[in-house]
Amino acid sequence: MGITKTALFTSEENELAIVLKALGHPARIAIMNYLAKMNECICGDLVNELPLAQPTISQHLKELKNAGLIQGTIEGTSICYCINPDGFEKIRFFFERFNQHISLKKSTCC
Amino acid sequence: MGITKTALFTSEENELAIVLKALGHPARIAIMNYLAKMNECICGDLVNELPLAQPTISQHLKELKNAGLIQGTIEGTSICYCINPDGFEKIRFFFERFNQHISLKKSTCC
DNA sequence: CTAATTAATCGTAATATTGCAATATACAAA
DNA sequence: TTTGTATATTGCAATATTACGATTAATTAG
Repeated sequence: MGITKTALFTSEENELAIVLKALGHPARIAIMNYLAKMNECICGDLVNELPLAQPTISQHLKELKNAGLIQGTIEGTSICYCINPDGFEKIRFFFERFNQHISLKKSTCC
Repeated sequence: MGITKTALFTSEENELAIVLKALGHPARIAIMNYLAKMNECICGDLVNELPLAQPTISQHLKELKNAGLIQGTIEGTSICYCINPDGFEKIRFFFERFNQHISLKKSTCC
């Protein structure tokens, strides 16, 4: 198929998956890393930085934005992108749960 | 295309993307949550728990295993799965960076 | 050995993703 | 208005993912 049966899972599971899926691509990881380093940037910066064409980068930015990981503000002809904390808020508890789980019982199972 | 140009990114970006991509599906989130709660389980448990067929769940388990997020140990006819800390170790620094970034400057950009 | 149990693999259909050229849109400057 | 700059959108080809029925492999029970 190729279709994910979102209706069969909880909204929490689905929302979490959307954010993590958005981060599940090296180009989008690179964009997030660049944003963390530079604090803000425009699409053109990333076109110079990454080995991908402008439409491809624009598409990746769109996905990160849809997932709530970045936000864009129009500034004249360009759009200033920066990190949106909302996306990270959604995954914080998820990872805290596992970090706790891992630190509590260091022994692996079975 | 549909092909990700992994050769164009750093191995850190690629490895991170593999782990996060593995988590980018509601069924695999559900599996991880179940494992966090139950500590360990076999494939059959998940077949009873999730609204997906056995081959589908087996496939999702394989992906989580390949990403280093779970590990399986043969126990008679069944396989005992549990959380593998390795996968989480790979993404820890990534999220720490952003949590720091977010807490430092609460103001959004631009 | 045979049957039952458990899980992986194969094959395949439906759908999604990736990447980019071409184009469109929006704004600013001359 | 025209030209340039910056980014988004469209359309498409190549590839990947999702899901599952059918089958296989491996182990255990009788």
